[in-house]
Amino acid sequence: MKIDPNTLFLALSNEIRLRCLMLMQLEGELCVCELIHALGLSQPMISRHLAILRDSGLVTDRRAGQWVYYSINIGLEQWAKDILQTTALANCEQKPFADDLHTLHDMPNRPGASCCA
Amino acid sequence: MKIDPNTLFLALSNEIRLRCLMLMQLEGELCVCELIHALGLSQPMISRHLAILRDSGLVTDRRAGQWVYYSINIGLEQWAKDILQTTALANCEQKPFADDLHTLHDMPNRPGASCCA
DNA sequence: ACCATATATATGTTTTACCATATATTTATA
DNA sequence: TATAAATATATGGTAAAACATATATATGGT
Repeated sequence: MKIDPNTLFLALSNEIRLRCLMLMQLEGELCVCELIHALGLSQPMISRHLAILRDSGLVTDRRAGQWVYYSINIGLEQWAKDILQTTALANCEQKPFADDLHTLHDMPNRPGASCCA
Repeated sequence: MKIDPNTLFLALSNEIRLRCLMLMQLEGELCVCELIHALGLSQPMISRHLAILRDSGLVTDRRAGQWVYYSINIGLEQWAKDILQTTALANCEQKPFADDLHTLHDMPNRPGASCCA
């Protein structure tokens, strides 16, 4: 999956898209409702930005029943994957990424999660 | 030099700024006139984008006589340096970066260069 | 005065956010 | 099993904001 630097950085240049990507990088695939909860933003807004990420080849989506799961495109060129990983590791304890992770983990009734402790 | 991911990726999201940065990453410090020549763009346009890169902390400038030299900020956080290096190595043989390098090397009377072959 | 560089202003273009609405899937009920 | 309602997600239209470019002008060094 060839991606040119401009496309990549344009996708990363929006805070909402970056927060979504960082969560996927750190947590693996996430459904739209989890991203809505973690970021605390409106559904159309999240959906819009996910569509931009999908159209630029950075993420792929998978429908499972009523839910749609998004994850980092496994076919991305290695240098692009490296950039996502480097960014995630260096910033996951900073705002707003740390807060997003925390809010995600506190989400009740996450789809796909086991029902009992 | 602390830089947040959003500031970094916003700076990288413009093709002109990215081309300037890639040249600096690969060649070390360059003066404004060299960047103008390599990219083939107007002086005010280059100057304006360099100002954006300077204001966001990615590059530093140094005046030497009539010329002003720009280079990657040596005090950048390591993860940001890594991203620049990764991007440069993975894309320096692609357009438009390869052409820019070539045009730069073909520039006559580069300031600071030795006068004879 | 001349050269290299920087900045200001005006204008055109792109991005973004918001609201409403549409589609798809599941659940509930007759 | 047909129908209706609820949930999850996507998209269209539009107005505001951010960004990029071009031209003109200013600054700073020789």
